[in-house]
Amino acid sequence: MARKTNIDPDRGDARTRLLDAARDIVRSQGFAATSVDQLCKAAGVTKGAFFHHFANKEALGVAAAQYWSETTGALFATAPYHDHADPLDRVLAYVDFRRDIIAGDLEAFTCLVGTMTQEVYHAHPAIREACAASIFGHAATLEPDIEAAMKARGIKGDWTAASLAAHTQAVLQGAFILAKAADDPAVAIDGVDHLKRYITLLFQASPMGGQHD
Amino acid sequence: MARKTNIDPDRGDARTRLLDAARDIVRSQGFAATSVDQLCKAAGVTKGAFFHHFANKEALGVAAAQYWSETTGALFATAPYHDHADPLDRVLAYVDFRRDIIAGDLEAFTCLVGTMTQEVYHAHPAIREACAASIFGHAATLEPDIEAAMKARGIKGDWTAASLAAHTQAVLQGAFILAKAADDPAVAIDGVDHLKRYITLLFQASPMGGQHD
DNA sequence: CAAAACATACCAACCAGTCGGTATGTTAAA
DNA sequence: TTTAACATACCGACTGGTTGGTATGTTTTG
Repeated sequence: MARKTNIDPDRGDARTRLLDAARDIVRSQGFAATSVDQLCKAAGVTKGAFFHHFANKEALGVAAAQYWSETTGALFATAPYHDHADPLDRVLAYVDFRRDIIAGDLEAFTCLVGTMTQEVYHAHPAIREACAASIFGHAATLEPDIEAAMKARGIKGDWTAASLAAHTQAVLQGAFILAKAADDPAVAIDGVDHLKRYITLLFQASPMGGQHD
Repeated sequence: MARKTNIDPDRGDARTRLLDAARDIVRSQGFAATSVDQLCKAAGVTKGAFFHHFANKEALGVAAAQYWSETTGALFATAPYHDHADPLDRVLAYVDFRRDIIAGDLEAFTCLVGTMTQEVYHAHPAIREACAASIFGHAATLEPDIEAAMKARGIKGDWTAASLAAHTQAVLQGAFILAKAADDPAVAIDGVDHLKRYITLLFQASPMGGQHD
């Protein structure tokens, strides 16, 4: 199992290398604009290997989303923002952590599953579902801390921990889009700063605060 | 000028119909996955007409972004949210207006230029620039009201009117992505509600409020 | 040796873009 | 006012290259 390629050994097995290539190329070009040949070339693998591991291009998209979930999941699980005593501090430290990641090329810090969802949500429901699982699964890891922070401060706004957790991801995704449009990572950092300010204000407000309408 | 097509008359000239088709199809399939033939078929136009009006597919993308700017610009310019005496009310009414638009199919209310940017920012800088002009141009229409609201309430946070205006667009774009992932417009509405809450809190806070770090 | 993991060769469909031609004005000189 | 010259708008067959996918052969591993 996990045999190495003739073309380009010493870089792991074909499947992993194809998924790595997909992560990088799809992030900068999108899913539809990325051809199977291009992926094979980048991974140093032939088409035979590609269709041995993936039934079709859509299946690679699904696998890439899952691979993204696993790798980023591991990154966030071991990140230092969990090491705060206060739950609100953990949430704010998460936002800071996301802020610190934003640097260098856009392809390096933007979100694969956000990019793919936007593009293929209609044509490839299977990929859409895998992306949704990745996004909302990651958001769910924030929920306990948000919930605990609400309880600790007696916050009872017209919003839920799940909704705020999802919103953090929405702000990040939107910040990435604007950064791509402006071709400037600083725009993304601006968005994260607004997010941190929002969370801070939410938990500064009176226990019943943050309501409107 | 503006001659009608043989294939499908009584629907305006070929150029406009191609741009209408691009708006609808690209929103649901993305730019790369949309073929010229598909656009021609949907517009009731032949390839000859397509390449008469657009030098290449990229040029259509640029024109589609500009067309989007013009049509949505007219929509927002005549929208009723401008009819409030207080500038902050105008800003909040804008957010309400954006909220009300979210209904029905995702392809009907999501943003063409946000979708395109995400996909082609690297491969087609010309389209990226046209999308950026659309997004930040629209954001700029909010700036005077935000600025006036800040002045009226003596708000001096560590953020600018331009940055908050941009952030409104980031939240909307991100909300659209999550709605696509979840295949549920309600997710987008949640995001807009958080945005309104944020703006409300920003202007409720003490004059020097909303600072952190 | 059996089966998984690759490589090679190939195909039909589709792709963006081209090109020669037609239909319908518009302009302006005779 | 006729008409020649020119411009714009559009048509549709065609092309060279690319696409996702397949069929089959070879190599490695357990």
